[in-house]
Amino acid sequence: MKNVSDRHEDFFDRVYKIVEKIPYGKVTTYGLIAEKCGIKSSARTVGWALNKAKFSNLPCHRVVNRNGELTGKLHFGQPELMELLLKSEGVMFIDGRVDLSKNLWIPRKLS
DNA sequence: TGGATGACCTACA
DNA sequence: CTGTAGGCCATCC
Repeated sequence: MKNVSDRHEDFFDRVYKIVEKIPYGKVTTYGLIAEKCGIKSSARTVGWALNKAKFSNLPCHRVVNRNGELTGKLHFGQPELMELLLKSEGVMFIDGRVDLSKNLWIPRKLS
């Protein structure tokens, strides 16, 4: 069996691998990532992983909640940064939220 | 070991 | 729309 540290690396690694693959100009959701990680019942933990990864080079600004709201913007240092980055990538906003119907990217399941 | 925390989700009033 | 409530799971202390 795996050690706790191994499990933690493994879990974070899954989230990283998915977030890392989010294409330019697209966004995905915590729940979707969680689902592809096999922990669909806990999208929260995905946010936790991103919290640890916010100092990494991951495009965590492309991860929004199920409603298309930028719930994690407060963790970017500057609240407006997240929306700015997305807009600069061509992501369309509707009433302060991401237009998921046009910009949603569904990650592929990890093998 | 167990409670508290969290960048969530769903359901309901 | 807002607020409340429950659940889910990894991590922290």
